[in-house]
Amino acid sequence: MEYYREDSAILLAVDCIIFGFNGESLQVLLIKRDFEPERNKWSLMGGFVQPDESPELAASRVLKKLTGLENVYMEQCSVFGDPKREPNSRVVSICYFALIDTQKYTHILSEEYEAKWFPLQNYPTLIFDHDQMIASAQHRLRMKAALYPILFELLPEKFTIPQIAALYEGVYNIEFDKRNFSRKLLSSDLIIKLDEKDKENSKKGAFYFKLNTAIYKEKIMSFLRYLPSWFPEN
Amino acid sequence: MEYYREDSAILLAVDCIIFGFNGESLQVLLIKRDFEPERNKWSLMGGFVQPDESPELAASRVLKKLTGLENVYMEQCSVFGDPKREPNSRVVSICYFALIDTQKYTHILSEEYEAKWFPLQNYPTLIFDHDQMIASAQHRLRMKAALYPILFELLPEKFTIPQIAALYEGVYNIEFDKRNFSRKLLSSDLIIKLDEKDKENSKKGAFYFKLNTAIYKEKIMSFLRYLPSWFPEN
DNA sequence: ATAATTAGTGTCAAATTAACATTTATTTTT
DNA sequence: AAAAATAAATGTTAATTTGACACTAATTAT
Repeated sequence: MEYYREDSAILLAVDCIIFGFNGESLQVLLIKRDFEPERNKWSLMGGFVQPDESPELAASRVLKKLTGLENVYMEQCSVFGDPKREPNSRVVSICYFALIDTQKYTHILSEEYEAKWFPLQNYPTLIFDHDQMIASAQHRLRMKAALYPILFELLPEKFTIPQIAALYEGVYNIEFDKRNFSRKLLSSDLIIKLDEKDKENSKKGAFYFKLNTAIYKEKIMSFLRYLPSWFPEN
Repeated sequence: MEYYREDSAILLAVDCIIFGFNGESLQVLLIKRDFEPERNKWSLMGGFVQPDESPELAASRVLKKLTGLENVYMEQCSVFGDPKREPNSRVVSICYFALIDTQKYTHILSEEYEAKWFPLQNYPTLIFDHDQMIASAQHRLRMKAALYPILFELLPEKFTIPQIAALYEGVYNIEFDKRNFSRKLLSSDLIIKLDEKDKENSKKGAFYFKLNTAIYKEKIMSFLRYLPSWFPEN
């Protein structure tokens, strides 16, 4: 096979950027490596793509191994493949970001690893190019969340409007007028009001809402400035 | 090195989805393969990532080999890695989309390949999963172009407003009111009017414009429905 | 000179946004 | 038990943007 001549082997890995939201700030789940190289330093959770599995499957496997969770929102983001990115071998890593509802994350299975949530604003120095991976995933998350309502993946089934507001503020690192935010959100029909109230976080209590999944599906939330705002039609 | 045990080799490739705009419709550049497997079928231009090069470099190299162009707008998009995506070996391919100004593409170097532009609406069946690659790149292009003014990369230095309008219409496959489009575009300060007119395409002639590169840089063009429209500040 | 063609500007009502004020439900304090 | 404190939720309004439509302008072909 002429075609495949002289092409040398490259190891292929996946790394997972696991985002969570604790009600205050956006968090990222990191592990302390218990193996060489770079033992005892913080890093993303990763693993090698096996001969019989797709990169997506590898990423899900890695995520499950760490968190015990399946059917999590995951999305491929950038590939890091600089020949010198790892000192001892040529590893090309495909990054995935996962959005998880931290209430479902119980840290049972991960006794095996030393895993810890860190705020995205302030996490330790990571091995190799993992910092860049997080930065790139964060950029991707912002971009995607500007067009699609994926941030709801970070919230539990029932959530309050102040919670969503705090989440958006955390992701984009800005503050905005909660009154206008609330009005926009409600007018989208994306969320459905429940009778129950969350009394944990305030005296008055905030009504719980749930997602309107019919509208949620692939709904684009923002529109190109140069496109009419009716695009795309739902 | 315990760490890297039992991880088997996977071939790593890149494939380029090369977009161009001919003034009417969005086009994609395909080649007729002159090698096995799948000789004489249409496909994307691709190549293997070499031991000493990054995937980005591989993609640029492949693009240059086909088009002779360098310093082209290129962006990583999705990775295709299904174990069975190629019949004879395990190849994981990283896709890149390139936006090229077709006026710069002269097809000199590519005598070596049989390359041809096809409209994105109607191109031949491609080998392997290359159709999916194009679909995915198109989706990515739409998403990115909804937030950033990257479509200007497809136009020559000087362009007219009717050209930009046709381009946006081609990318999103819709028609819209040219008067409102023009008003929005002009109010953005993204383009600067020149004295010269393009007389090729109409009797009256349309004024040429050039990009305002200062404003172009990373300008976000659309805003999250749930974010105030002043975000992000430039 | 006139028609044809497409570029470019103009109008205006309706919808949306940004900025700001008030009311409501509940708990804590006095 | 009344008052203060807290945070949620709803309300107000002027300014801006949008969408839909009409018109004028520049040029070429007839």
